[in-house]
Amino acid sequence: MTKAIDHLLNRLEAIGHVTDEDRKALRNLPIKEANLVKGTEIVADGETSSSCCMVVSGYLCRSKTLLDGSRQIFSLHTAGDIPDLHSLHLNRMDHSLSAISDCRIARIPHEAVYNALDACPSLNALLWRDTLIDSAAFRAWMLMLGQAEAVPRMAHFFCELFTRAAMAGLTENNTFPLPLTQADLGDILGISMVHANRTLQDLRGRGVMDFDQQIVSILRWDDLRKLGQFDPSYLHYLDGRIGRENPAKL
Amino acid sequence: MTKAIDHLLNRLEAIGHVTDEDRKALRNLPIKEANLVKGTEIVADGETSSSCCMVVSGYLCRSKTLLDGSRQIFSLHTAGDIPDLHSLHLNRMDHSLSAISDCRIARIPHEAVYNALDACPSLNALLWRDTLIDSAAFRAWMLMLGQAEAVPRMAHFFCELFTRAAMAGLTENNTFPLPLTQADLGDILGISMVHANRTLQDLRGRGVMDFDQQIVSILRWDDLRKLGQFDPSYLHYLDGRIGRENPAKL
DNA sequence: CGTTGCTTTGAACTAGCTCAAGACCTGTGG
DNA sequence: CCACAGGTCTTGAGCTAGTTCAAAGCAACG
Repeated sequence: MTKAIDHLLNRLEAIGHVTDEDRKALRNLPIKEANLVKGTEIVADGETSSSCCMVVSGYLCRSKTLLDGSRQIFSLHTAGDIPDLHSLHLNRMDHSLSAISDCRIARIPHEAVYNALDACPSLNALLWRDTLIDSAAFRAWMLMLGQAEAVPRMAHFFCELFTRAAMAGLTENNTFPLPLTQADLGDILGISMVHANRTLQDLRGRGVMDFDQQIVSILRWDDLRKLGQFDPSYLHYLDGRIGRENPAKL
Repeated sequence: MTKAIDHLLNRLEAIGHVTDEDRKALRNLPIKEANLVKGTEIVADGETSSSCCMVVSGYLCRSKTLLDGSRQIFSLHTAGDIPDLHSLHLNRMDHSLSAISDCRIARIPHEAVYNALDACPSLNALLWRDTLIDSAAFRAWMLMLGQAEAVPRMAHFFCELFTRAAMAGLTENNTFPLPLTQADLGDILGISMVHANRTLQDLRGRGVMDFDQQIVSILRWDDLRKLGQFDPSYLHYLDGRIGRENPAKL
């Protein structure tokens, strides 16, 4: 009945078929909510955790830092995401999970999830699918990191984020809040902060989007999409919602 | 009883606990083997497939190509790998799977896998875990793509490959066969072919490794590992085999 | 023994980096 | 209400890692 689980159900309904049994199993999960301030590390690289963490509001990120201090952010997570679902089957974290903005999360003990999965094979398949979509997003991102220059890379990033924010019901008038600094943006894109700034100015100059005061505005979706060669099909949203045949209408 | 399934069992035993029931379920899978020549595309980007593909010998790769023709290779796969296991739960491929060398593969119909998974929850968890390790390798790779320069990036790549080849029993005297061109290497590392060549010369010059005539030779493992900041723990091999506490002994 | 595919080299060019300073903004304490 | 401090954004300028283009060397193969 908690609002928190509704976010998750929303998202799962967008990526697959949710049975009544699944719904029931999820609603019965014992969760414990908490507020976190920006910068809090939830699970550290190398650690073992005994619960999963679901986002209720705000943004979490997964990242890893090299010895020289350079950090790569792998993914951002909004309402309904469970960024460390993989910890169910991989004991040791190979990266860290932290709050990139003030946010509210819900903790679900592994034990409870195991029980739900055992009792409900369709939920098992659905959550497996969820982790596979996560993996697909990594591939899309690797393609941009390895092969695209800063401008298309950034364009692609905002396309993905907008699509996912829209799915989570966080957009309004082609606009959504994004509590990131340009330094964070650089760590996502694999470029320096200075270059992130210049790349952003380039996108602004083209009139395709803006990002100011923590607000992203999509101004010309089709052009932005073309620029970033963004094809949302890797997010595997069901037809009828945002998908390849039906890209986010503006 | 087929040799093909043994490769898979080998690998699964290295990443988790395999029960007798799992073993039985796997051995009962109907498989159809085939030989492929280098370059054959097994599943195309955007396609839907109704079977999984297991590597028996040789190398497969997963990759995606941008409009301008630039290609990013996401991963390489050897004996025992099932690179498209995700197709069980994601119908449409978001990248393509192809033979990067002459190789032998075994096809397993989805239907048969579904049945095995339904009948055997522990196998289900084990294969889920396998796809999660796949995902962990992507993260490790994204870190290098986004934050490391060509030399450490290449060092890291050869470290991962050597570790996995060792696990699959393909190494001999710190040496293993790798049927790649330098152009392929560039597509993996996200650098041009010319730069791949120069980076390789750099590694050779440092005396840490060599790659010539399709043979990789690891000359100074510890230095190579340090250079690439390689920590094999993301591959999640069980203790007692190659792992963080027990890195590939040379 | 010529063709084909792979590797190697040189040389000019460029995307993105680093360093450093200034502008701007917001919250805090006097 | 002002001053100051700390974080963020913006700009300039010189530098470097990696790119592209083009040609030459090399090996295998029919």
